[in-house]
Amino acid sequence: MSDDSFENLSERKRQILLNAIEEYIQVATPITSSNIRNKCCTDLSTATLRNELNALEAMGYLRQLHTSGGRVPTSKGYRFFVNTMMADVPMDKNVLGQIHQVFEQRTVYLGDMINEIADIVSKATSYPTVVMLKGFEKLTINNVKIIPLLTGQALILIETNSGVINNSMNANLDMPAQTYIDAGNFLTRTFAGHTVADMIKGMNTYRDDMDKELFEYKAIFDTLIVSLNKLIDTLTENNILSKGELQLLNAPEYSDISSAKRVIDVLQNPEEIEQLFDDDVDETGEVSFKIGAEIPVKDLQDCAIARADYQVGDESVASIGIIGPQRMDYAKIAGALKFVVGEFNNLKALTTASKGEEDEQKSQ
Amino acid sequence: MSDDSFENLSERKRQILLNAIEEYIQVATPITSSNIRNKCCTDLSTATLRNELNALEAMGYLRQLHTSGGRVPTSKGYRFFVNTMMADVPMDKNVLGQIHQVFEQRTVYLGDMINEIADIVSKATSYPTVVMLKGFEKLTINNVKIIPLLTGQALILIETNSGVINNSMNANLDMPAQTYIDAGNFLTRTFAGHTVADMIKGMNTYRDDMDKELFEYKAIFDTLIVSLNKLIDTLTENNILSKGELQLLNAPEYSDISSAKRVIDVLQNPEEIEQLFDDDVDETGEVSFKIGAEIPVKDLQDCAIARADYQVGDESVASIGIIGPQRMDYAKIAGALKFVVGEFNNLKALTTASKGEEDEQKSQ
DNA sequence: ACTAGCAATCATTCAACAAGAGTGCTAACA
DNA sequence: TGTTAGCACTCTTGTTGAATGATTGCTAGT
Repeated sequence: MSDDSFENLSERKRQILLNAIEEYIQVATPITSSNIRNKCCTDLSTATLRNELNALEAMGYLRQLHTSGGRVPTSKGYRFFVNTMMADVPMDKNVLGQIHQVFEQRTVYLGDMINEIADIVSKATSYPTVVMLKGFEKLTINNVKIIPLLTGQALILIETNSGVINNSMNANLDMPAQTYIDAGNFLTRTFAGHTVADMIKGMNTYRDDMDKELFEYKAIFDTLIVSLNKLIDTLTENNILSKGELQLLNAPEYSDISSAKRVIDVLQNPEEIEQLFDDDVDETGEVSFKIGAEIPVKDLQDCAIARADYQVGDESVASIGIIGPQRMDYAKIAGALKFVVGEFNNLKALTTASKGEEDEQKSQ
Repeated sequence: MSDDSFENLSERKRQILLNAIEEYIQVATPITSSNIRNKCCTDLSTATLRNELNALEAMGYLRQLHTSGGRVPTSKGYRFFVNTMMADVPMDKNVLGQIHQVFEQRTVYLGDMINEIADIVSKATSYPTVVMLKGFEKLTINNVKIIPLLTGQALILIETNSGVINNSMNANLDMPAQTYIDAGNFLTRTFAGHTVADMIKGMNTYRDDMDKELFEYKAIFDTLIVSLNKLIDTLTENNILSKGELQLLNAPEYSDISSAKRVIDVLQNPEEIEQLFDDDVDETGEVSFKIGAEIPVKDLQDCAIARADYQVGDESVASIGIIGPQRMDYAKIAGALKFVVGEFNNLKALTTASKGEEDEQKSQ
């Protein structure tokens, strides 16, 4: 889909095409020559417009569902529309406010926050939203806490640059609580500034040749290592969630249940969602679209997908995708996505700023 | 819907009715006289069965959608079926295993666990499941922890008999971490054995006449009280979530999108779901059904709802509801619900058993 | 009390038909 | 050469009517 295939459009054709697609995105019914006349080209007759539409159809930007119905954009048409419109993306103040609020009163846990964001984004855009988290194990550790509970479990809290990772482990009730806390402090002392993956790898090697300081924690470390190894599995494997599938039912293109279900079923299947995020992304906050056949999942070939990534360093940590009909409001969606990723960035700035005060806490 | 309106059924009518409904629940198409002949009454002619069906229709157990179609159970019919079948509820081993697993590898947080359970129950029953949590503020406190994070927030963990309540508050980074921990210990010392509501009420009154011991925590307590007051709001207000709405699309009675949407929209609306749990329930683990007009929400009058509550003392803490067509598999659903509530009970026994060892932790 | 048989009922399916909307094409015009 | 008016053509949508088929209600006979 090289851009130069768009070159040969006269300014008038360009305007007609953009207006046609814009109109179709709003009304969802095939665009006729008189639609366009009403919308933008009152100085031209419908016959002229028909000629132009005919030409645009020949070029592959539009297509007719049946001889005497109006015309509908093709994937190529949408692609042209998106490429042209990307320059300016007007943002909906209302949506932005909602998203901002999530980040303001943010939940401390990374997992919870992502969940809420998927929810908001889905509501804001009125389309299903999928979020894939990965590379959690590559986040930088600021602090580790192990908190024993009365029930024979203990919480592991790993504070990172981007939020808190939480997990639970089995705890031995016979062991004094202070030992767990000391173990957490030890981990902080040893691994702060390193990645979660480093810590877990380090634990495994340390385990074999523990020096005196470590020795007293040995019993804890044994269970801790088991738990951390389990944790790294859940952190390393891509963590996928999808929200707002029901929104699809509002779109007229999915008004029959079987076509809606085909898409929704894909969204329930993490393996298939993963494919959507297979290829690399340029940079944090850049919104990209996949339209129609560009989507590498068969059952979504009549959809469009908007995607933005939040990156730490060069690695994507979170990928957000919005799935809808090709007739989706690209501008609105791009606006929402850009803003969300921007808020992620602010958040990171905020957490790293407060990193300076790493007081070694005697007892956590 | 008094039970004695069922008395006047001959044994044969009873059998025919039960078989008819059972069949309908399976195949979802109107039951004809020959269906029944094939299923259970090979020794009777279809004409005889027609007479019986006619009688059952006159009594209000069945109804015809059109003169020459088969018959379909009425709400009264389902009600009879449910009352009769409640005696023995066969349970699906597979489902029970899944649910049991959730409780085994349980997440420590009450909210998360409920979420997972709703998910499992919905998948197990293949119908949407709603869960309402209430009376969290009435749970008994075992332990309180306040854990400052590096980001200027602090976690409040309240260990109760039924699980851990977690919440976050703003923390003052200038204050030593130990102060927060001591504050938690103070709360534990003072309020263990009391309810969460007692604690929060107590905090508010203590605040005014703090003695010396308290004085050093005053600054923390000021923000803590604000956070706890916010927390009590979220704990007191009914906490409602719904999962698996999409499952409804698999049921033939919701094969057209508008009827499915009518139900799904109700499920998105906490106020309306709340009405479903308005009336009182006999006792923990008892499954009750609302069928058709018995449901106090207009848009659900052609549904059936199964409900079970988990109670602490005399108060419902969690209400679980399953919403589906009247033609739902009542036995299977009752089995799943009973089992879930049973697991809740086991869990409680487990947490209270380990309560004995309330070691005052010097530093958390 | 049960059953066989028959007429009546009504949903469903399909084809034929009319109406309406939009296009393509042609011929005329600037 | 670009634009326009007019008309025939195409195809969807909605309606009607008849044929089909399944199931019942009823009656009469066992």
